[in-house]
Amino acid sequence: MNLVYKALADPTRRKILELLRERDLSAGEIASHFSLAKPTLSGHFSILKAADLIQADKVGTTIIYHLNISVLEESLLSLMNTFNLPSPQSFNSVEDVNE
Amino acid sequence: MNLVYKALADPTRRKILELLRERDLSAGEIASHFSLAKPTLSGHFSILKAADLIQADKVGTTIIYHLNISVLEESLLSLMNTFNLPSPQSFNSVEDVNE
DNA sequence: TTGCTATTTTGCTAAATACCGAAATAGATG
DNA sequence: CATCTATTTCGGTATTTAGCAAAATAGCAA
Repeated sequence: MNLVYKALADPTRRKILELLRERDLSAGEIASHFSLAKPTLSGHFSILKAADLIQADKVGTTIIYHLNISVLEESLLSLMNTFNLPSPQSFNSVEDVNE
Repeated sequence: MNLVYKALADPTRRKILELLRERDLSAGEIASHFSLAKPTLSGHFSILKAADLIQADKVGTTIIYHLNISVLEESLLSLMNTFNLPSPQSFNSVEDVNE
């Protein structure tokens, strides 16, 4: 989990995830949204991959990145649970709350 | 918001927040849960304070730290919204979903 | 094969981070 | 006042991080 939280701590990486939430994008398409060198972005991709937040698929000479939305969702819910904060899960069983 | 996400990226700081979720604690009480030097913990407190995640109240010679649970909650919900992930807010108006 | 395009890997800096011990601060107490 | 306790601030080091340009890789196409 720590890799995920570390990955989310950087604004550039959060922006990358936001872009990928809309649709899959190639490394170059993602890079075009930033004024950072491509190797720099490539480094961010590695970090996001290591955290399992994104997935890479090579199509010919381009690499298409895809957001692992479930990993992101589970990580954030797990963090909410850590702090006993209300999350969709909290609504699972009203009975538990009342007894 | 970035200060919050940066603050949450460190495991020691997340642990501090978890401890404070149970009850308010003095700097020394918190320190007793870690094998880190007090100046190191004090540095973590500053970072959490700068992110407005905790609050410090001086009582005599001791400092009592208190978790700002609402700030933590709003930050995490805001992150979930950023990625269009389901959160309690999503349930606010079923009408919006249906029209 | 040669060359073109997309991307990563390498090698390098500068800045940020986490840590520590020693010194400083501040409130309470004899 | 002198001292004790709780905590922070200071000064320093080691590690990690984010950035870049240049070189390497890999697939495609002429």
